[in-house]
Amino acid sequence: MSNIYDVARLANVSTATVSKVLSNTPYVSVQTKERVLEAVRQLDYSPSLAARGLTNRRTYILGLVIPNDPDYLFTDPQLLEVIRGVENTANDNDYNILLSMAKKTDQGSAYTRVLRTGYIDGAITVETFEGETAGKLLDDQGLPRVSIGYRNGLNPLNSVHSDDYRGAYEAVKHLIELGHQQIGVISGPANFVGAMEERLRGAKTALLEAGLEFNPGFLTYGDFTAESGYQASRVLLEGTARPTAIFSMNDRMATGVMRRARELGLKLPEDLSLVGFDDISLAALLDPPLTTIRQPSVEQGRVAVTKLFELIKEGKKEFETVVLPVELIVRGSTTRLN
Amino acid sequence: MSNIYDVARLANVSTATVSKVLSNTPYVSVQTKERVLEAVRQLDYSPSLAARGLTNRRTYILGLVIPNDPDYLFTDPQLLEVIRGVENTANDNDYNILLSMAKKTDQGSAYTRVLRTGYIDGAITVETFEGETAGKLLDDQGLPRVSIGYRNGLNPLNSVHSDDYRGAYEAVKHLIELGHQQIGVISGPANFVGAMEERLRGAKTALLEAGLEFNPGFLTYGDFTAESGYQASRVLLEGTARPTAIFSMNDRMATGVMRRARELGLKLPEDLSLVGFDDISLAALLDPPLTTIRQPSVEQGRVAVTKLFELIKEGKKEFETVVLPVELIVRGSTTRLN
DNA sequence: ATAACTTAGTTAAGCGTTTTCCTATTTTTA
DNA sequence: TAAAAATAGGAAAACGCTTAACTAAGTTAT
Repeated sequence: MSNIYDVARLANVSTATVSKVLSNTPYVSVQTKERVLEAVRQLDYSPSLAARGLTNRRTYILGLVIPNDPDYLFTDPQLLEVIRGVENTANDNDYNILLSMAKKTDQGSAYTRVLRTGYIDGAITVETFEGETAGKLLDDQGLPRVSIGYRNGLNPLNSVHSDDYRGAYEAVKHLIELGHQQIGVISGPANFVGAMEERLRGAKTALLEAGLEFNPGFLTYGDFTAESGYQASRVLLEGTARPTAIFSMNDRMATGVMRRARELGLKLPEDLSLVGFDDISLAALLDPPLTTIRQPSVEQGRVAVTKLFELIKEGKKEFETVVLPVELIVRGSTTRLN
Repeated sequence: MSNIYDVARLANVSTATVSKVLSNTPYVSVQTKERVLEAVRQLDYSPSLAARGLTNRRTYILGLVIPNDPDYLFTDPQLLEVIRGVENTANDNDYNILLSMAKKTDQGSAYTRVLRTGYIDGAITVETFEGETAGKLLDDQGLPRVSIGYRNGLNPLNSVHSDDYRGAYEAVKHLIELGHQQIGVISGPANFVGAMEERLRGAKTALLEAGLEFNPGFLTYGDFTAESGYQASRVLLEGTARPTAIFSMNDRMATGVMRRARELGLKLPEDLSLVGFDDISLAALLDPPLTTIRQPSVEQGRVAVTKLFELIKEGKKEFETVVLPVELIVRGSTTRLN
C-alpha cells in the first residue's frame, strides 16, 4: 500500500502539498493539483485513517452503543432498522460506524476501551433500561453523544425518539371512538426508560378525555416478546370481567395476544379489538392484519446521526430533543363494539 | 486525556517500560511493573488505538460487511442474530466491529475507504447476491476475510454457513414420510449465491431417494419477504393440481403461504402441510406453529469470527469451510396425508 | 577470575499524516 | 515604482505509541 510520500515523489511535490490538495486547502495551483490527483489515481492511494486520526483528533468513526442486556431486546426487528438508518447516514457523510453491544458486566473490555480511547468522534447510544453506564462513560469524556430513546428518564436534550405519548394516545382514542370502554393495556418492562411511561401517560390521557377511568386491573406488563404478550393476555382475558379491547405496547406482544385469544375461542376483531405499536413488517400480514402505531425506525437512526454531526462539526453542546411523529395505521384487528 | 508520557513520568520510568508493562513483555521487575500499573490506574490511562495502529499495523477492529442492496434482505431477523454473534465474539477477544452496509453503487465512499485503508485487521462478509464487490476489494489487499454464506458460489474455503443441503433434504424427507408426494417448493431469489442451489439440491435428492420425481411446475421463487411468499403460493395453490405440501425456503415466505391458504379456505395442516426454513422466533407462535429447519444464526457469526482470528493471528491463509448443522423442528404445520 | 549469559531498563527511530511556520514569487495598490 | 498583499509551495515538528538496539548491572559457568 502506498503512502503520502509515494504520492509526493511521483507528483514531484512535498507531502505538505499532497495533503493540501487532498483537503482542498487553497493556494495550490491548478497544474500542481492535477499532477497530485493523477499520482493519487495511479497509486490508488488513500490516506491512512490511523495516521490521520493521530494528528487530526478526528477518526471519522462514530460509535453505536446498543445494550446487549437482556438478550431478548435484541430480537427486536426495529433495531435493525435503526442500525440501518444510522449506518447509511453516517456513510453518506463519510463516517463509519463502530458497533458496541455493551454488556453491563463489561469493565475494561474492548468496548469500554474504544469508548475511552479517542477512537470515535462521537456516539449514538440506544437507551433501553435504567442503569446503563456507557452513556455516562462517554459524557465524562465530553464526547458528543446523541441518545435514541429517552435520555436519563425524560431529559429533553440530545435525544431522538418517536412520539410515544401521542402514539399511545391515538391508539386508545381510536379504540374509544369505536365504542370500547373496557380497554386492557400491555406495557413493556416498567424499568424501560421513558418510552413506556410516555405511552402509559398517552393511554391514560385518552381515557380521561373521554371521561373514562383507567382501571389498574387492566394494566399488565410484558417484556416485548410475543411469548410475554401471550402470558400477559391470560391475565386480561381470563378474568371475570375482560376488556373488549387491548392496547399492546408493541406488535410482537400483540401477536402473543392473538394467539391466546385464538386459543380461548375469541374471534378478532369481533370479540376483541387489538392495537399494537411499531408496525413491524409482519403486522400487515397477520390474521387479521394488525391495527398499530407506525414508528419511523430508520428515520430515528438517520436523525440521530444528523444531530450528532451538529454536535461534532459545529461544536454545539446540546439540542432540543427531536420527537418524530407516529401514525395510526388502522387495519383489521379493531372494530366497532357492538 | 493522558498519554503514555504522563504515565511514564508518574511512574518514573521510560515510555518503553510502560509499553512493555502493558504488553506483558518480559524483563520488567515486579516493583516497576506495579509502579507503572498504579500510575495507569491513577491517570485512568488507556493507550490511543490510533497511535497503536500506526506502529503496530494492528487496529483490533474487524470489518463486518453486509450488502445493503436490495433493501428487503435487511428485514431478515436472522441478520441481527448473526451480527450479535459476530460482535460478541469479537468483543470477547478485545476486538471491535466496524459495520459496513455496502451499497453496490458506492465507489470511494466511506465504506470503501475503510476497507482500503488499513483500518481493519480483517473482515467478515455476509454473502448474498452475486456481483458484490466488497469481497474482491478485500482480497485484492490480502486482508484476511471470512464469508458467512457461500463464497464465490460454492468455493469450499474460508466460509461459514449452515448445512442448507441437509436442511432442505430433511424438510422434504419429513414431508415424504408423512405421505406427501406432491410437494411445492418456494425458493429464494435464484441469484442468491449458493444457499438456494444447495437447498434445491437437497429437496431434489430427498424426492429422488423416495423414487419420486421433481415437478418443475411446483417450483416457484420469492424474495424472502412474506409478501413474496404470498404471491408465490398463489401459483402453487390456485393451479388445477395443487401440491399437498409446500417447502418454503424461509419462514417469512411461509407466513405468506399461510395467509394465502387461509384466504383460500385451506386449513393447515389438514389441507396443506408447510415446512419453513430458519426457525425465526415467530415460527413457534404462528397458528399452527410452523414446522421448520432451525439454523444457528448467532453461531454462524461466532464461528466466522473465530475462524477469522485463525487467519489473522496464526497467519493461516485458508481453512476448510465450516458447515454448521441444522435441525428439523416438527411443529403443527405438517401432518400425515390422509 | 574471567567470559558469557540473563535481567532490567533506556534511547531514539519510525509509523503516515497534518499543520504551522517559512520563503519565494507574482500580483495589486497607491 | 516601491510597498503591500496574495499566491504557491516546502521544511519540519507534532500526534502517541512500539520496538530494535543498546547499556549496565547482576548471575552463572568454566
